[in-house]
Amino acid sequence: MAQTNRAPKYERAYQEILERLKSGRYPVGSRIPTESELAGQFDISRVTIRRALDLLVRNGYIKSKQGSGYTVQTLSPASDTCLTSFTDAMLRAGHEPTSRLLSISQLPAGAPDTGDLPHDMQTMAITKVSRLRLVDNNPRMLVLTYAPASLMGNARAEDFPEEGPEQSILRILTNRFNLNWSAACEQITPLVASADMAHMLAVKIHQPLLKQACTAFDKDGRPVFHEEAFSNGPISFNLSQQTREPNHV
Amino acid sequence: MAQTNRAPKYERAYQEILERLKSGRYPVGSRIPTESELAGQFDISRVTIRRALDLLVRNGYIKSKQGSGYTVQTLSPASDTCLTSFTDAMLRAGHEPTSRLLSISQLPAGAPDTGDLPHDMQTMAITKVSRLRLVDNNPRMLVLTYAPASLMGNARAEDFPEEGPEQSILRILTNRFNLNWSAACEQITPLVASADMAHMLAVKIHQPLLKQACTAFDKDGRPVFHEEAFSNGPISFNLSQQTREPNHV
DNA sequence: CCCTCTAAGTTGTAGTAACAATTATGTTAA
DNA sequence: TTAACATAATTGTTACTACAACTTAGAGGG
Repeated sequence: MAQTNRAPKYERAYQEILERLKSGRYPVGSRIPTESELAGQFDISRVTIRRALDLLVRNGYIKSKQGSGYTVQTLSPASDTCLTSFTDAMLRAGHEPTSRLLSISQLPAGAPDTGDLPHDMQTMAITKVSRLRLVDNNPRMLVLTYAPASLMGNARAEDFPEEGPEQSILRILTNRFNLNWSAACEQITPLVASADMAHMLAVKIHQPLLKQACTAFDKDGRPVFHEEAFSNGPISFNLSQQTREPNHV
Repeated sequence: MAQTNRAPKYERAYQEILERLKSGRYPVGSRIPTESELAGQFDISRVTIRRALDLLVRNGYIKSKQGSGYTVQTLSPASDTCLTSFTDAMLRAGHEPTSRLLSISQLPAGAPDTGDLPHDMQTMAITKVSRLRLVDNNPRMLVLTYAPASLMGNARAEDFPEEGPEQSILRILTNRFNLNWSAACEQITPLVASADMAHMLAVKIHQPLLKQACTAFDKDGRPVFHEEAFSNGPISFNLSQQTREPNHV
């Protein structure tokens, strides 16, 4: 009864059910226990367990059907946004993600090659980190991360492990630099490989690529970091009608 | 007091508040009335008004802050998925979207050029519709729509208006062909313009383009339609931390 | 004038309850 | 055996309440 109480009950229930899904206790295609039963198991009310289940539905893991119950949809809902952990997705799929740190550089405010950054970040000193992401030793993605030097100015090579779950840029930003975000926007642009990029990604020059540019903001609307990922696509999303406007068109 | 009662109260409240946002009654940056006040206005409970507000938060229109209130974020949250109405987005931005119907064709089951379709749809007869979308008379996007012939086999040119809000493919599928979906997945792929495509989109050959492939499913998991949109990017999304897994990395 | 603290106001979490809408199941009758 | 029907089970909607956590504004003292 210690510090587990920090998280709300619905969030703890969410995590616990998610673990049961991933452990195979609730296999894909099967039905999970009813709301009442789960509420009893967690000793919480139906309102609260519904909140946890609603999160799982919105994130694509399960699906509800009135009068019938909840069925398991998938253990790894597709969602290749910048805010999804590339590392976790690859590990889940049975691949071995690794990273290669290319450079860490400090850019003064108004430096020339910050033109793609959001306006708010062009007026501050920026720390830039370049990394190459590999899957099973094949280059897959070139990732450029920009964050205010006030938050990440003391970054060193040791902060960016090249193997294991701690290579995730999201974990690094959260755990080592205490960068927390609450919203983000992402833009996807097509482009063709330059000579540099083609060499790094092991593709032909002029090969069509995708650029995913993502800017994350904290709860007060200040930009926290900006990330650009260049890859040899494709990227996927799951869109659930529930998370969108009611379908009245 | 007629058929408005069909929709749940939280959905009607959502629509009403959304109209107030778009009418300018609640300008961007301002605070909207408190939960209690809105609950009073709509004569519903705080639980229900919170559900409507939660939808607006998740869709990016407003943001909540504990102890403070709700502030208006934007009137047009970025989200260029296939399930977002291109027509509406252009109209909101003050542009004039038009369409040009290129062809309607019937493909028998197992036809050769259905290789990109999801597996379930390759075993059925398919109706294919090709349209060119223009903005202010400039070609912007080539859209190929595939649906089971059992649902759209009787499609004629009159079903696809070239102007006005009814040109929206989502409205056409819903209103004219009664196609309803509850989930979808979307995949974005980079490619370079072929000669045909470059000509239609008025770009240079070998220009990098984006392909958005989207498959929608009904509530029983059957594919309802598949759409491929080729455009000269970029495309944007808003990602809200709330709609994702709790941020524990 | 400025700082501190208190109090009021607002959203967040959690519970109970009741009924509606839909689905699944089992029983009955043809 | 099959079809129709009744019943139970399950999720969906909505209401009420209470308290916690946080923000804002104002009162009061220095």
